[in-house]
Amino acid sequence: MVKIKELKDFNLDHIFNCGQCFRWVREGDGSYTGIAFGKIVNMKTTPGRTMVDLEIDHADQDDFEKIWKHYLDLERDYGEIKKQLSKTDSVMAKAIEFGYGIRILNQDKWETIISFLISQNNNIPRIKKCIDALCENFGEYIGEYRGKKYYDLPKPQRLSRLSIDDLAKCRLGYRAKYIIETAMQIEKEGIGETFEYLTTLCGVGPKVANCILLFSMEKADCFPIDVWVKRVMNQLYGIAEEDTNAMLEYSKKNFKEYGGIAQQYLFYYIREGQNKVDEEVRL
DNA sequence: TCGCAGGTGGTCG
DNA sequence: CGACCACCTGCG
Repeated sequence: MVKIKELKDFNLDHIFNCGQCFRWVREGDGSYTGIAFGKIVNMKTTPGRTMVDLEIDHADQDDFEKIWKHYLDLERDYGEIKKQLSKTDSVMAKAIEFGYGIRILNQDKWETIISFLISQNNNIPRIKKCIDALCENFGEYIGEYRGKKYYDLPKPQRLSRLSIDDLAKCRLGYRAKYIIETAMQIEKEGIGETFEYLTTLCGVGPKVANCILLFSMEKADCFPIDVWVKRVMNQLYGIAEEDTNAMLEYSKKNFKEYGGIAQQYLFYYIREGQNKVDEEVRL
């Protein structure tokens, strides 16, 4: 068990429910159990809005320094980012107030590719089921924690050797083909870290590529545009829903190097908030 | 029963 | 090169 004292701008519900990850489960006590980089842990914080203490169970100080500190993006000063973004407009200020504890996780690249490949034209409960099925059917056994067995996400060289039939039990639908093809390409070429490279992968378009860059390659300026972001940018800023170019320009001009972080505040606000925006905050 | 869900690839004009 | 449109699956 590791304890980290006095974290600011940190809330587990915000972090694990803002749509960036799919493998963390909320427990009855408000803690989260999950797996990343082959380690199973449970995270829990003390109550509080401005400052909390974090407990990571099933981890030691060494794990914290090597894995969790960076995974949770604790080196980054969100206070400063929030201050800067809040100044851009009143809508963003409101979204930040709502999702004050969001942090962009630094996730495993391969896991992020697979996760967002599966996410396309899909809903969150089913995305989670698909990923769990991949792990349980084809992933390496990692260990048992609090009575539950955990399996890692299968590596590219494992998935590349599977057939569509093999993957049928994972209920991936037409995405099964994308996963096999992408696994084969990455086994051969490794993982490139640019938008141009990622969009050469089968099943990876602009939205998924930007999610991969933002959530696993430290590109905080990448601005993934999905239906929710279209919705919120339309409601808040009056940009036409089909005009993704105008949205990208808005982000670049106003949110600058923190476009991706701004996107997360907006996404969480529209998704977890009242699901539509009050007249008063609309610009 | 049918539309829809955190898009993308293929196919037209 | 932009505008459709089909697509696995499960849920309401």
